[in-house]
Order: sequence, then structure tokens, then C-alpha cells
Amino acid sequence: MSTNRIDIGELGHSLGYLLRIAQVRAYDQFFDVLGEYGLRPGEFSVLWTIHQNPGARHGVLAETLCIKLAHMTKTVRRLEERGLVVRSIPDEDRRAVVLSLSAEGEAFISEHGQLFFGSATYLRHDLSASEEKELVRLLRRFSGLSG
Amino acid sequence: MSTNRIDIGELGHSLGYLLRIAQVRAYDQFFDVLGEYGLRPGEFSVLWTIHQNPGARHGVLAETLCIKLAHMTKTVRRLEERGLVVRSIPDEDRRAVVLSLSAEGEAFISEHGQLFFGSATYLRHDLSASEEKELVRLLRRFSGLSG
DNA sequence: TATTGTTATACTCTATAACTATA
DNA sequence: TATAGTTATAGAGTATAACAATA
Repeated sequence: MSTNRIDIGELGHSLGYLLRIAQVRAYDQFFDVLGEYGLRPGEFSVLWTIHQNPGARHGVLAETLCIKLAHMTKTVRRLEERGLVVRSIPDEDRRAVVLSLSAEGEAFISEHGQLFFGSATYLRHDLSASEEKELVRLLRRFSGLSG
Repeated sequence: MSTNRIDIGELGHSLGYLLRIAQVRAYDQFFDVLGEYGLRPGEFSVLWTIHQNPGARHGVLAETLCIKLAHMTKTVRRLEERGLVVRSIPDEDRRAVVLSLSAEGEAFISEHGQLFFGSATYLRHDLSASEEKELVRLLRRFSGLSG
């Protein structure tokens, strides 16, 4: 393959392009470090949120995480097959499904939660601690998650 | 649907999750503003880069934009069918494909380039100009695009 | 024999709509 | 009749491998 260098100009400083590049990079690093556990990023987010909100309902969880109900069904199904999540039907509304972690699911969170959120995160980059904090703040503001 | 509020905890401050949210948001806004032209974000990036580097080769373009060759073939094919890009086979290496914009492609860039990079970008957010600049800097550093 | 690009195939992610069960 | 969730289907995005043409 030719090694001619070419120039992407303003594209390399456009927010849309950079968000895409950064997200793909984060995704790749997730699988490098956590692929061995067989969980995908979205599955971990769901697992974590059930841990934070035991007894949460299927639909509320989907709404909070901006996941379509149909997709949530498949995600939870996988977590259930893996023995990490327990589904149950409450007597007060037998259409609903409420979710909680199995003992194994809680153990998974205790053991690997630090890899997602802690100082030993799966993300590798050259940002200082204060730069990372600022990046988090700016992304939250960009996405309308904070004033 | 129940309106019970639930809490995502540290997830809402984790870089991986926020990059995903921000990227989905940017993607949605792209289609809100530019969907009418029938181009996807990746197609615009390719169009722009050919504009910046007329005569660039298929493979070099793929390598620069981190797009697999097989995917680049389909992307360029769509741009060609739309009449924006011209493919040609150079005599000095008849395996290669070199790309350039048609007059219509150049017109598209002149007309809509500002929507991607200019002050009238398709991206809507509450960041100040200096915050946006800092976000660009941090994302470039995160992705290893700058020292 | 190596390189450039194309085609074929498949898998993930996500969106929509039809469907079942319950309220 | 409305709501909660499930299933079926389809489309975009991307990865791999087999392939054709040229070097």
C-alpha cells in the first residue's frame, strides 16, 4: 500500500469526527481489557444500573439508559443466561418484569467495577487527572446532562 | 410506563459511557440537519478528504480515515452513484484507483462545508466557544492525535 | 509471489412493527 | 382500550476471507 501522507484538514478538529474517533478507541480498549469476560459495554451499563437500583423495572431501565425496549429484552436475556441477573414478575402488576442481580452478578460488580470506574480503568490515554475530569465535565455539558 | 426515577451512579461520570452518549447525540443532530442531502457522516468525511487531496488513492484514504478497504469500496461506490466522486485508473499502476470530486462534488463542498466545520455547524450544544475548543483539544489528546 | 481493490458473508447494533399477556 | 414486554424482521456499520487483476 502506498505510504503517501494525506491531509484531512479541518476534519481533524471537528467535534463530530473526534467524538467518533474517541468512541471507537474507547470501545476497542474495552474489549482489549474486558473482552475475556464476554460482556459488551452496554451489558455492563445495564448490569451496573441494576446493581444501583435493585428491583428496577425493565421499561424504566430502558428509558433511563436510552435503550429501546426490544433491545433491552435481548440484553437482559443474555445477562440472565450468564447467571448474572434475575428476572421476576411482581404480583401487583403481572405485565411487568423487575430485575435484580444474582449473587454471582453482585460478585462480578465487586470484582470488576473498579475496571470501569476506578483509578484502574480500562481506558488508556495521556490526559492528566484534571484534564480527564474536565473532559467528563465538557462531555456532560455537551450532552445536556448538567447545567 | 412507570416514571420511577432511578440513579445510574458513577456511570454518568465515566468517560466510556459519556463518549457513547455524546457520539449518539452528534449522530442524531447530523441527520436532523443534513439528512435531507442523503449523506451519512462517514460519506461526508470521505468526500471532504478527497476534496482536500484530489487524486488520492483508495487505499491511502481508507488507511487515513481508519476505514477498512472493503467498507471504503462501498462508500465510494455510493458517492460515485450520487455523481459526487469520480474514480479513475492511473496508467502507472493499473491496480490502483484514484479519486477526485466531480464539479457537483466540489459544489456540494462549497455549499455545505460550513455546516460541518463552520460557525453554523450542525452541532447544537450549550458549550461556549472556548469550552468547545478545549473539548476538541482534550478529545484529540485522548485519541492520541496530538502531543 | 505480493499488492490493490472487489465481492461475499456474517455478526453486532439498533429501529420498527406485529404480537401476547395483563390491566 | 391502554400498557409492559416479547418476537420477528430489516437496515446500517463493520469485520474477515476468498477472489480477480495487476505488479
